[in-house]
Amino acid sequence: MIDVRLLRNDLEAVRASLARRGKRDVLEQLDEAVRLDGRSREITAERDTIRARVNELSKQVGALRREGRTSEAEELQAESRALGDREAALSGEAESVLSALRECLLRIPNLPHPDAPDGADDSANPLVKGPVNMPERFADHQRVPHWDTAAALGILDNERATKISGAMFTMQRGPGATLSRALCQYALDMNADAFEEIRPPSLVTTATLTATGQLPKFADDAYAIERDDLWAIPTAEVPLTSLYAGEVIDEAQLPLRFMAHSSCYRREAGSAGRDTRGMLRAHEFDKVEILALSTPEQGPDLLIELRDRAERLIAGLGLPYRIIEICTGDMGQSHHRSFDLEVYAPGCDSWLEVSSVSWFSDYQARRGDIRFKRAGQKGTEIANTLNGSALAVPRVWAAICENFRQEDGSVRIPEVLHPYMRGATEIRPR
RNA sequence: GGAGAGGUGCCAGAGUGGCCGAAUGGGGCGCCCUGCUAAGGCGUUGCUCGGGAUUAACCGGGCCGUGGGUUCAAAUCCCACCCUCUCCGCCA
Repeated sequence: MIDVRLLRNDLEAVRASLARRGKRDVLEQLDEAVRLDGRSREITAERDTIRARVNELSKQVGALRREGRTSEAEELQAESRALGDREAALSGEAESVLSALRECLLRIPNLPHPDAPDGADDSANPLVKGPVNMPERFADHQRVPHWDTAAALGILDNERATKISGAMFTMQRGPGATLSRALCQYALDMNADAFEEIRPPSLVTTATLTATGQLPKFADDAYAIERDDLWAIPTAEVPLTSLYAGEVIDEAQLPLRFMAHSSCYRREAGSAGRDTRGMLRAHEFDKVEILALSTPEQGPDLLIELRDRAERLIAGLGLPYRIIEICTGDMGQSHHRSFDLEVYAPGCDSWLEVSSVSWFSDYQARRGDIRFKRAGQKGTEIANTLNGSALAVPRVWAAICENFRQEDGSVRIPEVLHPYMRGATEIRPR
């Protein structure tokens, strides 16, 4: 959520910044927000004047009654009572204008960082680094889609996953299941030097899902457990961001760093029928997320740190990858500045997004009311949030199956995963 | 799920209709005392919204789990919900 005061004080700057996202309806929402904010201040000003008078009268009534001057008190009571109707009307209006304003603000996206590249869509995302680890050419035995390799090795059983849960669910078996878990362990262990491991709940409240930006605008993308008014998390970002929701953190404690492995649940409502084979897209998948709560000043360095950490994991696996920066037209609603890590999968012949690292400035923190207090200063400030997928399991799993497929159809397991594979160094047909 | 108790400031804890944004104690901060430390003395100590010239003094609104209600007036009375604790039931 952007700061209303920014709208009051520097509307043109906000307008110019949001225009870079290239979405027309956003600018209309801005105007609406400004209008509602002005209206709300008019109403509350009048209401507060009335309340002040009522408070004053009440004090006088109390004093008069104590002195036994009942009839004088009753006169004042009558005056106060007469103000009540107007107060109630204004209060009601203030409430509805305020909630309309909030609803409007929640749908206005974050301002892009000045350095975020301009562009209309993903075709304009500039390459930041790479390709790294890219061979001159791929061998024919690497040009096999992972679903074929995995089927031959018996490590992926999507047919039965579909029987159990429906389309777009996946299931790994045997060494395939172990490989998924190994990737999680690897990602967690590699970041344990600086990040506190959290095992968060998978179901969260509406408020929690609103803080990170999924609600209200993207409700269709999330699984709702309506009977209990809960939502399945689409990423561990959601519970981790809200760990300190409604709290005030001492500046000295920042940045706070958390990491979590979780299952992620996504309805993939907009992409039905796409990437239906293999492990590229599923309603449920595992991911290790790294996240930081910080001051605004710490944001830029942390963004790079998170990106470096995500890169280190992929590089450590020996997969070919590249890093791109997300342009203004392709950025997510909550993003201030954002990078993607993509891994090349020779079997699918495509670049797979395996990590997205983003800085949200104070956009999420304002929604979640996450504040911090600077030492020696009065008042509080809204914190900043940043997060990144350390490792999204299924696509990395797929890329391993394709890049490390050997001539005989077996799959070589990257050395860094050996400790987590019960000694296995490759996956062979059973 | 059932029965009971409870949710007040940084913490503990008082407060059952007005003089309560809130006693008292602890903690924190500042000053005094002191060779240093301890003890002691005095003072101070919330968040938020709006106005004020957008960052001051100051003025006003709101905040005692959350949301409603009663009243001239609510921490205090009423209703609903949430959470915590104890016991019972159920359960991995």
